[in-house]
Amino acid sequence: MGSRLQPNDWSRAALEAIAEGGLGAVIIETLATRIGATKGSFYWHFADRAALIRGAAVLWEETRTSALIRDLQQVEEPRQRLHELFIRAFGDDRAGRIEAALIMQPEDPEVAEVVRRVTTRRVAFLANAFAEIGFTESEAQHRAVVAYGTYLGLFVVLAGNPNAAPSRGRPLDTFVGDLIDLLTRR
Amino acid sequence: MGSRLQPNDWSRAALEAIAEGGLGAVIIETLATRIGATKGSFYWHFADRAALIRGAAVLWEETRTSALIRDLQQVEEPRQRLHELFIRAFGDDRAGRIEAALIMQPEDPEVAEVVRRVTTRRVAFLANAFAEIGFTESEAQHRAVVAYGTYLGLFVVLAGNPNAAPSRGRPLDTFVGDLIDLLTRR
DNA sequence: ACCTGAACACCGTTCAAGT
DNA sequence: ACCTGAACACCGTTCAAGT
Repeated sequence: MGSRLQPNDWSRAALEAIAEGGLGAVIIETLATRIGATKGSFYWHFADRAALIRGAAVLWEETRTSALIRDLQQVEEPRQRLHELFIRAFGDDRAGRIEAALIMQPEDPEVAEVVRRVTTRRVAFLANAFAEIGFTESEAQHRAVVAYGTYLGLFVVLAGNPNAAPSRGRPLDTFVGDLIDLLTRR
Repeated sequence: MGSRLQPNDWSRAALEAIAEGGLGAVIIETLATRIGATKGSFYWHFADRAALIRGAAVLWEETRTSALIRDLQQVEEPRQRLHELFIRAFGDDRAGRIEAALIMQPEDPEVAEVVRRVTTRRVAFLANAFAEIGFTESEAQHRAVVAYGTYLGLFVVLAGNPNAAPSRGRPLDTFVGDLIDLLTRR
């Protein structure tokens, strides 16, 4: 029953595996068993394993950048927009693991291309918020780069140090508030 | 001639491979050929490939954290110390590629342990500088976490976007100066 | 104590043969 | 058009045999 498998089924399964165990967990035979197919069938839909990971990366771009930005554009007040962005960014562990795995792999040039696109769009989104708050274009750009860098880097700090900043007693909300204060100080 | 191969020879070769092509470039047979040994010999010195990568990680900890902190402790003035730290941090491409590869791999628990140690020491070093500048303990800690996060995240921004912040016309020195201004603003 | 080379295991990839 | 299962390649790992 149900229609045949689509490439998206494979990409989704790959993204799930990445969330659970990083890129190393993307094992074609394991995914095949999980979605009820065979290794051989995989190669009808994809050129190779790298193409599957690219598929997962594009899926990730859609959900964690395109859709996220669409949602947050609704929030008028720029500080409030940044606040909700950071809450959503730091609040989702599963998403965080995917970010870490995909962003830090410049191995495949096409995944690097997706990452570059995501980076550009996210930094532009941040710069826009800073500009609305009242910073000049170049100040806004600089702070956006620092803010995004901070976001990415915090994964590492938090991953290795579960009792680091946000959880060290104070709730995520307070941590994000402090962070935005620091980033928007003149 | 020369004495036999030491485990450190393997670790050094692995670190070199990581700098050139990331963790995926750590191929035992390739390293063996490069240092004039065989695959089989490798397994006399190391339990497995993961142990080799741990060896490389420990080597990296010594040169890029222990030795670095020792050097920079000499610089009395804390702002100056931060400045030199960032210059050295962002100025070395080879080192940057190693950082990216090792830090973002929570796969192996022992590498994760080294990364945790490195993170703790680096954040403490930064917090100390901020405290000397005159921030309270908790302010200094918070800014240290943000600063280190920024450092890590900038690799990604810069890797994907060669014409991003530092190279966008202005020299590294100016970029670092601006960054420190932002991080030390009250 | 340390090394070699052959063997095996795992998993990515290909492909002839099926429906 | 899509899938299967067997075959092969690559590389990590083991191990009996050497020095």
